[in-house]
Parts: sequence; C-alpha cells; structure tokens
Amino acid sequence: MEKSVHYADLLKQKGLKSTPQRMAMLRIMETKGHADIDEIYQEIKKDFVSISLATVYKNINTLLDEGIIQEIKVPQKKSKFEIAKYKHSHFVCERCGEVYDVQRPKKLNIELPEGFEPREASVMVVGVCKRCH
Amino acid sequence: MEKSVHYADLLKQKGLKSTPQRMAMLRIMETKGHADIDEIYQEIKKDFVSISLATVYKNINTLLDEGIIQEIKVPQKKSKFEIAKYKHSHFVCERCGEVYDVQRPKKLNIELPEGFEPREASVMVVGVCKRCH
DNA sequence: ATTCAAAGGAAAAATATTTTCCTTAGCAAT
DNA sequence: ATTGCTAAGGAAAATATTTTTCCTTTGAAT
Repeated sequence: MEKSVHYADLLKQKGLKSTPQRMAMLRIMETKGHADIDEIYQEIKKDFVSISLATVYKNINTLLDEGIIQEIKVPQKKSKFEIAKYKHSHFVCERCGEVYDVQRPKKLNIELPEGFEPREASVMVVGVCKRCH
Repeated sequence: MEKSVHYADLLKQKGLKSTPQRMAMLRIMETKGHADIDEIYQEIKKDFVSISLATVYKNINTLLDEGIIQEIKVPQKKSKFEIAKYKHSHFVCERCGEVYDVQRPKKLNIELPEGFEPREASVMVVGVCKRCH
C-alpha cells in the first residue's frame, strides 16, 4: 500500500480534504520522524514556494485536533510534531537536539497518592545519541 | 531556618541580587508549587502594582540559568515553573490542569538502541487528580 | 556615605501564533 | 465531465508571547 493513498484515506475518514499541502506536511513529518514548525515550513516551501506559514499552523492544529499527529514538548527546545502511531517514548540528544522514538517501559512503577487516577504517562529520556557519541 | 533568608542566601551564592521582586517570585512559586508566567505575573502584581512583565520574564530566565528554578513542559498547556529540588516526576490532571509532584519510578526500564547514552529521564503522568475525581 | 554593576520599569522590537477575508480547489452529486 | 457547496489556501492584519533597549533605581560591598 502506498503511503500517499494511506494518508489521503485517513484524511477523508476524518472529514478533511486531502490537499497537496497537507499531504506534503504529512510526508515531511513521516520522513523526518520529528519536525518543528520551522523545519516543516522550510521544507514545504521547496515544493510550495508561496505557501503561507498560516497554512502550516492551521494544518498542524487541524491534524492535532483529529489525532493524526502529536505534539512532543521537548525540554529546552521548540515542540516537535510527529505522525501519531503506536505508543512509544522519546529520547532527545542533548548534543544535536535530535529526537528519537524508543520503546516505552513495560511497566512504570510510579506511586501515586490515594485518589489519583493515571490514564497515561509520557517518558522523555535525555542523553547523547549514537551519532554524537 | 526562615525561607526568605534561605532564598536570599541562595541568590547571593549565585552572584544574583536579592531583590524584593525576585524574592516574591520565588515565594509565589514555592506557595503555588507550580505556576506559569501569567499566574506569577498576576500574583506578583498584587504586591508590586507596577512591576513589568519583562521583569518577570527576565527573572524567570535568570533563575533558570542558575538552576534555581526549573521549567516543566506540560502537554497541551503552557509551561509551569517550580523551585528546583530533589528529582521527582509530575502528574498533571486532565480536568483541572493542576500539576503535582510525585515520586519518580525507582527503576525505569527503557531499552535504548546500541550507542545511546541516557543521562536522565523525565516522566509525566496524565490522569485525574483527587480533587477532580 | 559612596560607588558601581545588576536589576527594575516602560516602551519598543522581535518572534510566534491566530484570525480575518477573500479566492481557490476538493469532492460529492449529478 | 459539470456544477455547487464548503473546506482549505494565501495574504495581511491582529493578537499573543518573549526579548531587547535604554534609562533610572537600588542592592550590597567598601
């Protein structure tokens, strides 16, 4: 199954139009894995010279609202966005800033006070990645 | 030991001046536990009617630089700031948005690919807090 | 009390994000 | 293929957020 078809269907399922700009944004996020607003904008401008930054923001928000993408808040830097997928955790390299997906811990032993109901947890590991070692 | 003395000394140790505005910001963060820029600004204006929002930002950055406070990036909402203390994790209530300190997991079982060196990890649990239950 | 750098305040600037308004284009129905 | 409706795009303005500038004030060492 081809990716562009996949995303086109996904968008339609959610009642969104499959526009070239949206498809490009999804492809960029898929290719980069994790990208911030500016990376997406710089990259998409290569194909859509006159695309508006407002369009990028509007699409990011729409895709977030529909759960097609997710925002990752990274310590000390700008948020990155990624295609929503199976649950996982993240590793951010303190040298180069690159964010990597890592498998999440099987069991998270956190003691919560009486009356606190956990629904989910996000784990961000900070360290040095392979390339920066 | 009185708190205000404590902070005054801490500031001096770091080569920072112990100004009334700074002390107030630290007290607010200590009292609230976790506060965002606007909460701090609204609160401090009660005592310093003409304080500038720029002063709040400048102090937040100075205190962050010296490691006296820490930024907590909360999913879907604005960053909160807290007095730096022993390592811990956070719980954020998806109903009221309140952030709570919780003890961090004793052992975090994350499988990292070959060549990735972890230095530390931050865990954010999302759920419903006692008061919102 | 004097001195001097650091910090505060006001305003402006820079940056980031959202909204408006009009045009364009997906896409469903024909 | 054509039509019509509405969502989406683009440009510009508006709003929000954060930083910088510039001048005055003040903490704290002497």
